[in-house]
Amino acid sequence: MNDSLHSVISRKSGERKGTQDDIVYAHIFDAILEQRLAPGTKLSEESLGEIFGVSRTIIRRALSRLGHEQVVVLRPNRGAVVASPSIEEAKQIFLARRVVEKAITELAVEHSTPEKINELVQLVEEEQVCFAQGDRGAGIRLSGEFHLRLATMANNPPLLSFQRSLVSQTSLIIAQYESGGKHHCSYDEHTELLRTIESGNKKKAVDLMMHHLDHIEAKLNLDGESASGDLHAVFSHLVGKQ
Amino acid sequence: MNDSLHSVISRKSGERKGTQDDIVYAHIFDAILEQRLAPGTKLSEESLGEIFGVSRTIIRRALSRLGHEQVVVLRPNRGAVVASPSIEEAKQIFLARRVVEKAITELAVEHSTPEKINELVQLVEEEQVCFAQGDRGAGIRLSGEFHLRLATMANNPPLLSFQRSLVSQTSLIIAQYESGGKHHCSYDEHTELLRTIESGNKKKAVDLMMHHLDHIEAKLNLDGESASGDLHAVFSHLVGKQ
DNA sequence: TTTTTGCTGTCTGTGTACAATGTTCGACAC
DNA sequence: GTGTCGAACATTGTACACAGACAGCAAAAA
Repeated sequence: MNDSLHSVISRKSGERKGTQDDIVYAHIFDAILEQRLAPGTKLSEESLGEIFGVSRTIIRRALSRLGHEQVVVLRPNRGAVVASPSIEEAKQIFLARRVVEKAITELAVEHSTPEKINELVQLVEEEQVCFAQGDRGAGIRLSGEFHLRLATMANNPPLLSFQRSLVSQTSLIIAQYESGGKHHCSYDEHTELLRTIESGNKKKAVDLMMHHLDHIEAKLNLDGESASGDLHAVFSHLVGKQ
Repeated sequence: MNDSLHSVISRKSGERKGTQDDIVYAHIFDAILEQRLAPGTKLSEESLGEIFGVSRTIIRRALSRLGHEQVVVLRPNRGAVVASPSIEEAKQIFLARRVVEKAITELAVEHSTPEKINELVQLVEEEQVCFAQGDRGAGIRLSGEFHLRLATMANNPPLLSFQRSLVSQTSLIIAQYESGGKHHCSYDEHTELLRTIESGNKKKAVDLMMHHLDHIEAKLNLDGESASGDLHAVFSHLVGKQ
């Protein structure tokens, strides 16, 4: 259906793309996912225009797209900032993801082919390499990419498009709330999930996916028990940097 | 979260709204849902600008939003047209809706309060009045509104936002493929669903919702057996009117 | 008659100027 | 020292102008 959307997230942004606003969109998107842009950061149209060498018109369109995916928040007359989901919102996003991932997993089992599985296996290997090399940002992006490719395999464009928005927001949440230094999305679980999908065991695949999401969520500090923390951490979601 | 989005669809568009592009967006949106704009209709920026008395900038933003919700298709350098989902896409949309509506129904049961139920009962009554008076367009819109308000009751903004897109597209599909002269979304089923949600019987509520969707889909001609129909109907998804 | 090529008109893509709105900071009163 | 008001500044909202792309038509050649 919407062809441009498919490729935007799939590969590292720097490369050539269709139109200018695609490039800008992809760059900002990646920057957010790789946590080079912290939640709350102000995204001024003029600054971005200078950085990318384009007019505000292009920036505006890119921000509009990001806004629709809830990755940035557009405040009328007050500009755009990188979204910083609250704990409540984070939980709702995880709930929505469980709903969607369950359906996607079942559909993926139905539409699974050896070629598609192979592509995904390679993707997981790339992810593993990134984490091994300490490139956490790229790892997080590829990890999200894995879930998107699964959605592609499910062969349902509406669900894919929703999943794209959810994955972006999840990355944002991880950036904001991840506690331990561990990687957030274990590739071992990705591999095991692929094997199960390949075997055609729908129920087990769904179970694995649900546990996978449990593990991701478990690594986050979503309990709101930050009362004893330092002020800086407590109010990090309020302060707009840059 | 995004407050403006909530109210955009909720009430008849003609009234005052926040910003200008909200007004334009709502007008076009309603026109599509009420089938005053047929699938395939070209939406020229300049024409719309004259009609609404605003510049192309505003129109462009409205079309961009509609495009993101897949209600109109934006073709680079070739303008926007009202989307005309294929049979395949229609089935995928219904599949996605089953997934989402199931979750929404369960959450709605959990968060149900007498006040909210009452609001919805009134909405169904309005819907009934519209169909009784022969205002099919408004009826379809209110019927979609019912499902959106249910999503609101579910208290999960991400799911709500996705549901909004799905409901819009469903309306488009109904406009394109509905066969019989019967109203497409029986308010009786809406009422029964509300009663069951009120009673707290989650499983039965989900069953009702699934059957409700079955009934809607059953009224459509999604079998691809339109060979005997007239040419106009067969090729309606190809021809760009106006 | 059919196909191809070039022209022309219409529409969208982009940049920029101006208007409107929000924010910040200083002065002044309490 | 604190709070409030106001003006200058900065940023976004909107309109418009120009440039570029596509589509349709016409004319010429096969």
